[in-house]
Amino acid sequence: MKDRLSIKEFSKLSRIADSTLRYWDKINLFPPGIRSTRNHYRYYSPSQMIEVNFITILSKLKVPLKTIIEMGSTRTPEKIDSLFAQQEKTLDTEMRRLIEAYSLIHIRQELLREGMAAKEGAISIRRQEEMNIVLGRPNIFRNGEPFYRPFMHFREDSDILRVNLEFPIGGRYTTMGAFVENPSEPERFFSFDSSGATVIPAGEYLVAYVRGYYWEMGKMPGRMAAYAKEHDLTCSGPVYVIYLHDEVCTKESTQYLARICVAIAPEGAPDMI
Amino acid sequence: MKDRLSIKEFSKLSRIADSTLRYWDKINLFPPGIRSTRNHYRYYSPSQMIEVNFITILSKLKVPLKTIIEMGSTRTPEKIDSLFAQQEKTLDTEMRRLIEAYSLIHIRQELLREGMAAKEGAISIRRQEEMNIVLGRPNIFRNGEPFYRPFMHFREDSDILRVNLEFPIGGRYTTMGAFVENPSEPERFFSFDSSGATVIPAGEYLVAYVRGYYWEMGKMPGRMAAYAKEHDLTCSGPVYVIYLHDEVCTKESTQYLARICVAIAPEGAPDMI
DNA sequence: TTGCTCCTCACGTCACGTGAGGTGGC
DNA sequence: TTGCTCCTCACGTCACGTGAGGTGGC
Repeated sequence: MKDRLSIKEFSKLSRIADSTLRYWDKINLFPPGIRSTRNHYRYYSPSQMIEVNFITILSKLKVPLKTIIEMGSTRTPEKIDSLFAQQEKTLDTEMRRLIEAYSLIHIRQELLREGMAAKEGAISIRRQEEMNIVLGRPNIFRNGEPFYRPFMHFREDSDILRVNLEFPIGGRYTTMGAFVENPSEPERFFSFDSSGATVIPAGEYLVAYVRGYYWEMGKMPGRMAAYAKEHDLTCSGPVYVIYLHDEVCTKESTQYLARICVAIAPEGAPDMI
Repeated sequence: MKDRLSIKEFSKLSRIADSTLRYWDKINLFPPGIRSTRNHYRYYSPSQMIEVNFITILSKLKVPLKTIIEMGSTRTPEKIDSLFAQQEKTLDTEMRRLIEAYSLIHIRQELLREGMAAKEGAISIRRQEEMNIVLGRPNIFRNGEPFYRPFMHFREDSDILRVNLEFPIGGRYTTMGAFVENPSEPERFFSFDSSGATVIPAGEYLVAYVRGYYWEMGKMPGRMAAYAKEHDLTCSGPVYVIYLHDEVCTKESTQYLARICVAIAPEGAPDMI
């Protein structure tokens, strides 16, 4: 073991880039033990290989270099202990963000793939598993206005409702009748958040896929009603429209894709269409 | 709902800082729908409140803005699906780093606190729980040299051994006799990594705390041997020295603090001291 | 003289935030 | 005229990485 290491030697042994060592020197975080007066070469002592652990470890914990510099000369076990405790909270915040990102990816991927496999315009009867959503307050549409204002109200409510606005969006209509009559005006909006409090129960559903911008349903409401009548189905409960493909996966709003679904009453209950 | 929103209005509704909106405009990521020719004011359309989701969501997933710009005009469900899959891997890497940071904090805090409560110089008999470590290869000390060169070899081995060099460091001596004779030359180094393959078994241990730089034991080895003799104890197996306080928590190397421990044979086995 | 390591200094990165100095419409 | 919102432009942040141009010792 040499008693002094050049910057490259020290860099190799410590696995710290030489540019990093120069930077740490520059900001007075970790100067080399010796500086040649001739050519200004930096030389590190072997014991600095151990000293530098203080820095690498704290920076692995994402402690800012500024804080590391401040701790440098005055660190004590007590101070480091409380720094660790504090840093753990910072990591907790990051962890929550990461977990949110994961759930965003997973939910979106699931809907994305359902949309990729779906046949536009198809109507069918299918079993659906339970789903959780966060339901907004009732919308108020002033005569014939587009959905933007009510939608902004829904977004503004997100503080109170604890809605994460990054989840896919859906709309709920009170009944099949309301859906047929006024498909561009869902009674409530909802967020497709699997941690939501409102449950869409599992069961048999009449399901259809429709392409188009938000709440532009074309002839689908009428077709669904006709299909139900033809097959002697009773639609019970609200109609849910959930956007599988939206602005996240296409620029063309005409290419948005929604799943429309409404529960089918198992027996011959009074027709609600 | 106005048909055009000023930058401040848009900023409030979307919860995106106005400086961010200006930046996104500057890099051609998200220009406003309208630019006043008079005073260059930016005006956004209500539909842009929905458009912007594409950006906020991808940036929450830590997709670089450059990539978002590239995807902007050509995004399709397929492309976004594979972007998500790819981004999940990036998140996985971050997650692994986070988890490592947590374990670093927890291990270090535990040792730190043990050291804060310990009485320097005290010798006692105590039960110790099982511990896991990653053991290095045998050290080779050339006559009387300091520990730096063998220690660097240990560090170089870390690639193969999969040692995380940020964990606290320890030294192992083959027997109590070897420890007493040559306390400055542990037979092997180890890393205090709880996922390590080598197990220090639970049981009764002779435990002592000593202050000083790495492997500077002062009179402690002799004192421990005397203590064992006095109390008629048989030290069995290797001696472990683990540093509770090191360069991470103090600048003064004289203030480093180690726990020395050696198993005590339960019955009157032949004395190994 | 050539090759090597090292040096300094300036600039780039990434996604903004901040602040100075100025303008248009009420 | 005053206050308000908005503008542009330059610079700062954070922890380096990169590259140009130059030096000392073999």
